[in-house]
Amino acid sequence: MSHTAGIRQTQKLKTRQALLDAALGLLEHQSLSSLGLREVTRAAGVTPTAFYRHFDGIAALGVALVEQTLGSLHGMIGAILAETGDSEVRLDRSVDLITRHVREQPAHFRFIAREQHGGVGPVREAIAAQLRRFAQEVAAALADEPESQGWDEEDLLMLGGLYVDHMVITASAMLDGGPDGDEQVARIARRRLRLVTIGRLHWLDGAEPGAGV
Amino acid sequence: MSHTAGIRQTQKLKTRQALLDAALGLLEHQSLSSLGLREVTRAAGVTPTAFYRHFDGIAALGVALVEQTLGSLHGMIGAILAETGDSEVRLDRSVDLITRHVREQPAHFRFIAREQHGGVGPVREAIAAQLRRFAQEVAAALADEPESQGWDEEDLLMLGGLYVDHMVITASAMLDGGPDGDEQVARIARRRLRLVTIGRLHWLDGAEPGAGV
DNA sequence: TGTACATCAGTGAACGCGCGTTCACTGATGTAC
DNA sequence: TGTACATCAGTGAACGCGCGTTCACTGATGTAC
Repeated sequence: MSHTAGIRQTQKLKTRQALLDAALGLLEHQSLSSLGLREVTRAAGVTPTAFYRHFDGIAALGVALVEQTLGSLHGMIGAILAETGDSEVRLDRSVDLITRHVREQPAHFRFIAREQHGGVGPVREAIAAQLRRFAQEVAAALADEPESQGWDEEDLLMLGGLYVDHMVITASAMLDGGPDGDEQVARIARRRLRLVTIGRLHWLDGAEPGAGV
Repeated sequence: MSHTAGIRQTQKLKTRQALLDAALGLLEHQSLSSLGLREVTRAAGVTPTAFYRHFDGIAALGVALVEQTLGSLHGMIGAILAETGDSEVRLDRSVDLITRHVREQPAHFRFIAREQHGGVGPVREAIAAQLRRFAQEVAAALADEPESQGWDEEDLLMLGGLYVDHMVITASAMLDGGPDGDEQVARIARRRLRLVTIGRLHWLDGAEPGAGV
């Protein structure tokens, strides 16, 4: 009845993780479709054949990497949106949070940005599915706010998607710019968010007669 | 004194273009870093060694492809912004224009979206430089509009960048969605643009005391 | 215009190399009794 | 607890293949006189 791990399974998971970690490291300077199976196993310290005990091929490893990378970020959305207070302050904190995460786990963000439109179909689809989930989570959180009164579901999803796409763009820009450019990127990201927020507040102006400016 | 082409140079340019075209075709289903030199020459109908008469390697071909692909789009910006009339109508036309271009030259847009964050440094940099130019062109065009009164240069560039990034996202979404999804993607793109436009109109509200809502 | 030489875009053979995948294997871990 | 057998994660040798790059070459185009 022992549901404890078992030495064999524990070791297997450790090797699997070593493969994922090795791949993520290598992907900092190349894209998935040029990543070699032997290259990964070499970096992970196992023989090439051991790879097949864990993944069908590089594409399958890529999909697993997407799940792991974006899975670890689902909490982040909540953290950002649970912030209370002045919208200007929340906006600043959101940008700070992204900056911090990007600097803490640059490889993860780089991987997602790179493979979002990369050459490996299954990986593209996995990323798209995850980002759609993020957009839905944001939309659901936005729906609870008083500013969203009168918004229909499609528009909320549109806005959620806009925020998510903007996050990805901001993260990419930080990675491209290097640490020194962070403050500059953050400045522009804050202004863009502010513009969107202003648009949001006036979205229904004129839609309901008598409710406009 | 003949400055006419010369048979040799004409033929050389033709081969060069055949290499670029072949590469662009192959890049529809893979990324540049996994594209083989022999693969390209095979598709172009020349021997592998001929490649070196034109490019140092695949990366150099990629950079040339960026110049050619984005160079051909510089006119598009002008076309969009020269539109006159109601902002709602202009917005619809902009989205239509993107849709049409994406469907006419899907390979070009796919290439840019894919390599914008791809694994080949020089190509990433070339794309970034071109997109920066686009953002500047848009900002310059926006500056001439009456709605931009009171905007400083940095904010105009921020807005220009926002429009350009949005265009890239829209193009990518259309390519990912296939022709059937065009109208759905266009709907959302229009709403996002509308939101940004509304934000733009109210950007200075409250910045100048007495000028707000 | 005609001739003799220079240039150079594209050829074809050859190379060494790392790749993905196969296969039979080993030996530690797991299981049944 | 001890024993006998089954499982299976990781090994190591081997394979055929396409790759990027080199080199000496060919023959059409260009140039000088």
